[in-house]
Amino acid sequence: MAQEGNRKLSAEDWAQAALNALGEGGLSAVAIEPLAKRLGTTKGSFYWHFKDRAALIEAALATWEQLGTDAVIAEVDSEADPADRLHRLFAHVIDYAAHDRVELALLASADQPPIAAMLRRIADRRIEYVAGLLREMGMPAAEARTRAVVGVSIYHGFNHLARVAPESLPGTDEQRKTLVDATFHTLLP
Amino acid sequence: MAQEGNRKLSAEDWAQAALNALGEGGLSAVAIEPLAKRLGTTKGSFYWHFKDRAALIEAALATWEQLGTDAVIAEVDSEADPADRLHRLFAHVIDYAAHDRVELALLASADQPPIAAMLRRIADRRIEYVAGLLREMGMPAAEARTRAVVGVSIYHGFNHLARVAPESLPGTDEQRKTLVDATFHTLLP
DNA sequence: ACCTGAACACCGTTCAAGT
DNA sequence: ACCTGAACACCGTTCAAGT
Repeated sequence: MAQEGNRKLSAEDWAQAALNALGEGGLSAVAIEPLAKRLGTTKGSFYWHFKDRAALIEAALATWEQLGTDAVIAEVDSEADPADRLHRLFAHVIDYAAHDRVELALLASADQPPIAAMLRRIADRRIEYVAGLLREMGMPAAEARTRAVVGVSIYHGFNHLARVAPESLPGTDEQRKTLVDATFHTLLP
Repeated sequence: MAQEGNRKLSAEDWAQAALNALGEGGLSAVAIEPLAKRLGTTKGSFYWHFKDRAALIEAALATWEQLGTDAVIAEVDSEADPADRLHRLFAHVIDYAAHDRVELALLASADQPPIAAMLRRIADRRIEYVAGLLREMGMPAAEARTRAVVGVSIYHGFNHLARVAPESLPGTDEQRKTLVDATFHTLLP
């Protein structure tokens, strides 16, 4: 049905299908039997490619982590001035927080150990990135870190609100700009 | 084992056991068969008290929502000056964000519909409460709302970081005071 | 090398039968 | 009114057997 032809399936095919299911229905939708049906194969065959369901989830996460997170930092880093980078980061984040269904699903599944481990790496990297920008702007390291934690918390909080109370986030471009500016100034001395 | 005597079980007993399991092992630990074993009964008997597992979760959430959230707002509301209330709210929230295992588990399960519904009620209430304080302090309603959204986002973000990257949050009282003050000033003009 | 099909374990749900 | 015990469905996992 989903898989035309009957070429052999690769681990990558399974990981991609898992990522789609994750975005659509959350972690619980990453179920081997339904995925096998969608891929037109049997669940027995799954165990040739992966040790177990946890390994499938890890593979899907690795794909997503590389594609998603790296891309954002690369885009933002193309800006020269650190203040501009910080502002651009928040604009990007507030625009997209509500739209990355995979990240929303992951935040909602933060109690699964492999997901917790990855979210932790991402959180650390984001905090360190924002703190670095603030240091470049001349802020002492300790203060930069505290403020970076606040900044990253705002991001995660927006993500959370986008999921549980989306109407509380600004709908118009105008309102969104206000929020971006307010958030930006929040982090400066 | 857990249940001495062999008094009859009430729905309340099941809800309380579910809440404990939720705090200890997350939503997936709220499983009827293991709970039945812990309560010294059979899973068949569970269905006398509840329609299904979702109803059990809802009952556990209702218990927690009333005990937890109402208590915080009541405590904070005992302060007279709105600025003091806001400051106290953040102090409370930053101290306890890392310690409420049920709330952490719920945030991690925000993709389940009944949990999403409750988290949404709580988020709305928190935003409205903070916005109200800011209005009392003389802030125009629209700005108060935007800032309240940022404030509540910071709270949810702290909660998230407390779960996935706890060492990023301040460990000493001194650092925590800095964070409380920084957060507090963030919300003021 | 890769897949199938049957088997088993675990948990949610139903239900007839017990007290 | 409340509980038991057996039954069934669904999904994860294993494995012998196929190509």
